[in-house]
Amino acid sequence: MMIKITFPDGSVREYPQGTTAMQIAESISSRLAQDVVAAGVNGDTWDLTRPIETDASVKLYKWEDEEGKHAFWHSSAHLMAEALQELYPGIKFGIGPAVENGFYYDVDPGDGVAIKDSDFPAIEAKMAELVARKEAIVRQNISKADALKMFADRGETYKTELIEELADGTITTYSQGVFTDLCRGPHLPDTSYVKALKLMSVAGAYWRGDEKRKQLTRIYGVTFPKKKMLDEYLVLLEEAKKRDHRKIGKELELFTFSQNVGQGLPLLLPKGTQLRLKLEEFLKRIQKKFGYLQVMTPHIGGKGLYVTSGHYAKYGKDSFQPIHTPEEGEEFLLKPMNCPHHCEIYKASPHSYKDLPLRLAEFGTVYRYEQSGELHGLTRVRGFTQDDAHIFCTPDQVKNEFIKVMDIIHIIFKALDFKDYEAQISLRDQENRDKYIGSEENWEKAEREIIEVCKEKGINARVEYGEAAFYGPKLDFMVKDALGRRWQLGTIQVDYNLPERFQLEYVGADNQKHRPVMIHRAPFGSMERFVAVLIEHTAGKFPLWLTPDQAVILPISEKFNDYAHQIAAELTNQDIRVIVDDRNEKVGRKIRDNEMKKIPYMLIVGEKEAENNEISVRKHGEGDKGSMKITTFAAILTEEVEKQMNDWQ
RNA sequence: GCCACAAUGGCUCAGUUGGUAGAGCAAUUCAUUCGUAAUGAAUAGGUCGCCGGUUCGAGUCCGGCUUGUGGCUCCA
Repeated sequence: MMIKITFPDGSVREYPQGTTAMQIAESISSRLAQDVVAAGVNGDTWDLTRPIETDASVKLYKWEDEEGKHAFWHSSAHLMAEALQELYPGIKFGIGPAVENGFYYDVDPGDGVAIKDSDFPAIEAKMAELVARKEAIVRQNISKADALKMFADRGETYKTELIEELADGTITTYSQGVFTDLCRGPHLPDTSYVKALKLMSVAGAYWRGDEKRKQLTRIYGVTFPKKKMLDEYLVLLEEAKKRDHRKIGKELELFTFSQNVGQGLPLLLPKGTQLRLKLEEFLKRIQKKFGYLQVMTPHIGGKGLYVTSGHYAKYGKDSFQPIHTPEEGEEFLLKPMNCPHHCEIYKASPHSYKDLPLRLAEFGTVYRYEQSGELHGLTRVRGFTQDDAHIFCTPDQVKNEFIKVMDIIHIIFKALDFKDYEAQISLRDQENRDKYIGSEENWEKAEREIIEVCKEKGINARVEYGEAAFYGPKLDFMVKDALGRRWQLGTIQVDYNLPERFQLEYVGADNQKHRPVMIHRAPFGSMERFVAVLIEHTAGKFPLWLTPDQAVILPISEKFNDYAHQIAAELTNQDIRVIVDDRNEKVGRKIRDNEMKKIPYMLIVGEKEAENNEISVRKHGEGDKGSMKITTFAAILTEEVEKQMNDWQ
């Protein structure tokens, strides 16, 4: 019997029933058959070797396709598991999926046995050996009872726990050599597809992500169908490391940490401060236009303030402990957020609906006792400054205010050339609604409005249920760092809870008292994290913009003095401090004069430059940047970024 | 907090089976003024993260702590 196979281009061909995707690929071309690693069958990803019994639409996946990579890495995880099983008898397996850049397997090597990165070469060698054996990877359906028995016999307690949760009749295993794993698939036809492999790191990972359960050993690895791809990948990683804000921050003298000051408490150096102040000024300018009022509040607040806000009950024990005074029973907390202080400002005077929205902004430094293992450069710290603001408005104004905040975030991301951000709408858990505060009506309205606003603004936001704050839904903006880790930057949160707790009021047009709604928002998120991500995003793009300073122009002979002064005037107009050194003694090594060394930019002006309206740029310690147009140089020196900031309107 | 790894002058690193610390760059001084980072000469700079142990002797071996790195968990 023949079956009809429909291809992505719409063409249909007939094949005998039971044909595999591999056979289909071979029927098209032997080259394709070589490249293909998995197949899409009616929307599911299948093994190439799995027989197709009915009419189907088929798509052949190569390594380049997401689905192809996924199957490739998933099989690689099995390959590693097989190697581990041979090297560590009695090892138990957790789960071993493909991830964004490779795969991992969570294993329990047994008590007293540790797998270290120094063991990697041996594991890699074993994997290579298994690859050379070209072991077929075989899929098998198995009943729940048989599966339970099979894995229980082997002492695979983690696997049996997983099987317990599966429905009978849907369980499959995959085997290669003497290794059999519980697995949904799909997989490569055999182990020989893996041409390059490397184990990356070892880490502890809690079984099922639960801190209270046993910590397994997670081994990360990556594999490729070509040796060259691995080399390229490793080069890419090296390149990414060069953009790491911690490295650049040190090199450019932007920030530092001190053991004496404490973990996660960054010290901004003069240049880093300059950078941060520029960002702050930029945002302040925008906020002024958008009707924000700047406020300032202290770094500590009475314990009662946080009892009122509800934060004390939730985070009190796990945070910096209260500050005591000579006064018996008096306690202050380092502020973990600015909202309560702003609520108190709101309460300081009565409000009419005519006063709203009231937008209070503050670059507020907060302190949070993050777990030590979680600290990371400037992106996760224990003391940081939020570009915070709280908008107090009537329920009717929420949507409009929300849009305006999105506009601000849009302006910032555009000015700073952040294109690769992801937006996430965080809503309530669909089932469990008890953990949220506020009326059903308000929640529904707020959630609907966030979704609407995103649609109107053309923002392609991912919706996550259960990720909302307990007081309201939110919209977050995430950006990836040099190594692809996601960090949350901007956030907008709608809050019906704090106005309640602080009993905030305004008098409405009906002369009755009403509860305002609060919008928490921070376009940068935190200044520290933003600076970090900004550094990684602009590194290589605007190589010099982080350290704008002085420049000295050196005309190589008297002939070019006028031209040098002309450039100087041009650059000075752009707020660059420029010195012309037209002593016209021979240039060159003169730069190494102590005095000159302090000036980071040397612009050399001679015949070539005068002709082309150019300058040759050299930055001390970085060498020749080649000749470039004056305007280009000016853009670099004044910061391309800052220029764009000025153009935001 | 948990798992693994690491910590040597300002920076990047070397330091052989434990025998008393080394380079390059940066800094300082002098010379040099040559059209391109980084010219020559000289000087200075380290209780080898901290505490303890083993040893005749510890940067090196062992234990604890601190800090950092890759993950996990967390993330107001």
